[in-house]
Amino acid sequence: MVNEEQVQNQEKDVKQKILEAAKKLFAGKGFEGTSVREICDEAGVALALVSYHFGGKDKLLYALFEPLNEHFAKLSFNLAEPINALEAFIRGFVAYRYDNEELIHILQQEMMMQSPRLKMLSNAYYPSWVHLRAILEAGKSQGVFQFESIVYAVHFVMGVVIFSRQNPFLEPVFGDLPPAEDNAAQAAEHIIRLVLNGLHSS
Amino acid sequence: MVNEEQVQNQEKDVKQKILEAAKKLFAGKGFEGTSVREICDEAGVALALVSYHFGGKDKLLYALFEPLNEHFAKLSFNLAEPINALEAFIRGFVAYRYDNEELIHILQQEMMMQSPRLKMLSNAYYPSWVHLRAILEAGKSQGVFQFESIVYAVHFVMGVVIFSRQNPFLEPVFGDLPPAEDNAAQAAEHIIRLVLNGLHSS
DNA sequence: GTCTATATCGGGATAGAC
DNA sequence: GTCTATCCCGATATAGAC
Repeated sequence: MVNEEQVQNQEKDVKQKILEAAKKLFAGKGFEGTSVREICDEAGVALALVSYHFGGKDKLLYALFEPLNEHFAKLSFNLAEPINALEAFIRGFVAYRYDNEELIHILQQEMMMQSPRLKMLSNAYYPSWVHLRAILEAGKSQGVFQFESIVYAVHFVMGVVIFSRQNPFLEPVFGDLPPAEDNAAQAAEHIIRLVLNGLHSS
Repeated sequence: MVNEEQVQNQEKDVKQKILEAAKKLFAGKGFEGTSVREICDEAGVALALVSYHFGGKDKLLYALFEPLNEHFAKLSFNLAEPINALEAFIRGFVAYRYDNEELIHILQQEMMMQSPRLKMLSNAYYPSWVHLRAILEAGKSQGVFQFESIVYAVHFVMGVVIFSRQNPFLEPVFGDLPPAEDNAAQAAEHIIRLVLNGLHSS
């Protein structure tokens, strides 16, 4: 007798295999550059199963981002201590980025393309920038951060943390260097120093 | 009698119309998200003319980037004065970005997507990052810049200048602010200050 | 739930008239 | 040089067998 749990596990395995294949391929070639056929081949399942389990290619993408949405919804920072808050923000972002490399990359692609799917993904990035703005404004009003324009300041920090990981297209620029170790904690400390200096709060 | 110049002008107009339509649409929806049909509709010409004049959709993209390649090939900086060089680099990049918003945006999309066309576009971005690295290393060896890792330092400056223009996906974050003026010179000065502070060279 | 086979659409490129 | 009509391919989604 096949019990219900086994059936659910099987289903979960197939859905999971599709999700993982999609994550890998979307990150490598973009949402539009990846076909459902490729995803199913990579996952080793039949073409029809994306529509069956997720309801289509778009909804597969949204399913991929559900855990990320939950993560960002839980964030909070203590605005009474803006320097600590900013450090925590950067450490958290960089660590999450290193742990979820592919998802963050897909998100950035979708932002860059101003994709029609972006509205459905807004929970995955919107809260971060709202928090960042609040931290920077709190720091300015308390005199620990110095900048003239909140808009430029947010862009400044955002640009730095978004490029907090080595980008493949810069590889030729550093081809002569020995491959450096590359871990989240180290990257975060470098970035924190550069950003805090930038905001004049060292 | 139709002289040769008239014929050439007509041809140039059609090619120009296609180039402008393609630039607009690629920037708005990405290379893969834009169809040749849309480009020709926008340009008001027949579908076949993209293949006829440019040899295909890919080559149309490459044609779009020729002037940009020429611009970046001409850059040079005086490494004897790293602070001036870095300021000139940032001013030049930001100004060019404001003047060529769409092309730079398309380039960033292609970089993000790691598109198969990126190799053909490398002349459009590779020289910038090589220059930046040289400026930063010169400044470090002369003691005017302070950073631990050249890789992180290049990423730092690159991230900041790439996000040197207001990104549409941040609009909801600043929806409450009055629309700020947004010009290249002002943006460059803000960024220069943040970056030089970050590198401890104020 | 999973598969194969297929329907349907939209893509880029091109043939051939003008 | 420019146009229309068409070819051919590859995409997503689905029908229907198992």
